[in-house]
Amino acid sequence: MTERKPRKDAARNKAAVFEAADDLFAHCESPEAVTMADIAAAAGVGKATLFRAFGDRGGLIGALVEARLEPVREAVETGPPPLGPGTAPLLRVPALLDAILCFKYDNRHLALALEGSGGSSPYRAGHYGSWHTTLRTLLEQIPGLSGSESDFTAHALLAATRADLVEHLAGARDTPRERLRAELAAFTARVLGDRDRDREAAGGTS
Amino acid sequence: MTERKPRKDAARNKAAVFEAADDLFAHCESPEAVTMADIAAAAGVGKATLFRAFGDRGGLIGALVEARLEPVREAVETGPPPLGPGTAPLLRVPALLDAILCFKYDNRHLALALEGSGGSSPYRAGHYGSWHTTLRTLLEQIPGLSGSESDFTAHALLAATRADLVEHLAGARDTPRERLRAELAAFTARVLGDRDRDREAAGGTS
DNA sequence: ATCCGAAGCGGACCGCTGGTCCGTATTCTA
DNA sequence: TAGAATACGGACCAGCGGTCCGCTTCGGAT
Repeated sequence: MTERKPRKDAARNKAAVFEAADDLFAHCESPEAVTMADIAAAAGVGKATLFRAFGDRGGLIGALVEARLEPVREAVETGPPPLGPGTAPLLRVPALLDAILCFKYDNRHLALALEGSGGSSPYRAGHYGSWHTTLRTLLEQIPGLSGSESDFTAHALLAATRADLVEHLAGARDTPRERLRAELAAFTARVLGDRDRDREAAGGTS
Repeated sequence: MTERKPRKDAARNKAAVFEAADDLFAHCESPEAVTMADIAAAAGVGKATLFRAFGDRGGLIGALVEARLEPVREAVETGPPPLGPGTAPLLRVPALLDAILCFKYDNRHLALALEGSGGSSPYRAGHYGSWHTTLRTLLEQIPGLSGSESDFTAHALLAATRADLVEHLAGARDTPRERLRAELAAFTARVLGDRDRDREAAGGTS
């Protein structure tokens, strides 16, 4: 219950590790190429400090992602529309997916490192369950989607924002950010059964 | 051009390795828990034989998956409708996705091992590009989907059949095979803009 | 049947990784 | 300022993917 306040140096080291890891993942070729020893050296701490603070490699990456993800989560939980609560599901679902996509695009290195961290599937990572629940709940409020469908639909929509897919499109194939967003938005609209969009797509050739 | 015929023992060993690997991946907890040494021992061969025959771990898993995948590929390339060519895209796309889903469901262990093999993203695996091209080509023939959309749509649809998602639903959450198929089919129908399905889903609550 | 070159074999071996241990240095409390 | 609790760090370990090289086995030619 009584939380011991962490020592100063511990906090400072933790921050240094975060910064060093973020930097290394951002500049190195593959996430696998960044070793724990590298991070420790870059942060100017001993290797054991990493493991004491974060448990294991997955824990470190997870904590890092969680930290960078917090603004997004907050914007979703207590923010203005269309991301925040109180928005019509038909508007909020696309907004949510767009936010996730943008995060994964802007933090590709981290998201990629997380999803590829060891053998544990990304579906057991804490935040995935959270996104899924939020999304499923929203989908259930949309008429025309049966309840049992919304669970799978939420998974499928989230799968369209998988980090390695984003990396494949953005990194290897140079798809611009805005275009990716537009395509995900169009896809989402299709799934949600947006008739206007159908008509527009059938009409314009652009 | 002139292919040297492989020696008998080489062929036999290769087959033994396939069988042993398949078995190990099927019965072990996580794909990462199966080491090359394990496979070699189970097949009754030396470790070097594995690497000589398949290059590296990824090569072995890739070859294994490719072998198991061949019937499916053949059914798609030269088979009867609705999977084979000459089927209306609106019918063939769901059939294709269903076939992929079934394969990944029935060979979860292998598909999981492949997608999680090392750091190389599954998007560089040979067959992914093949599926994607087929799917995109089909989507382009469906009116109401602009050409630029079909590329991303193909990716997104394939993402709904990712091995770890299938494993999450089928393995951890015990979703039955037929139900998964039905859900993917419903999702696909939505993406393809099936109006009948929309109406049905809006009407019935089941 | 025999012989011989070559293709194949296997297990000892290597480099490197994630992860641990324990003597030492630092920080908080009184 | 003294003492105990906490954190540090680099040497250390086990296990992995992958390689090497002396030996075995195959198969075509005689």
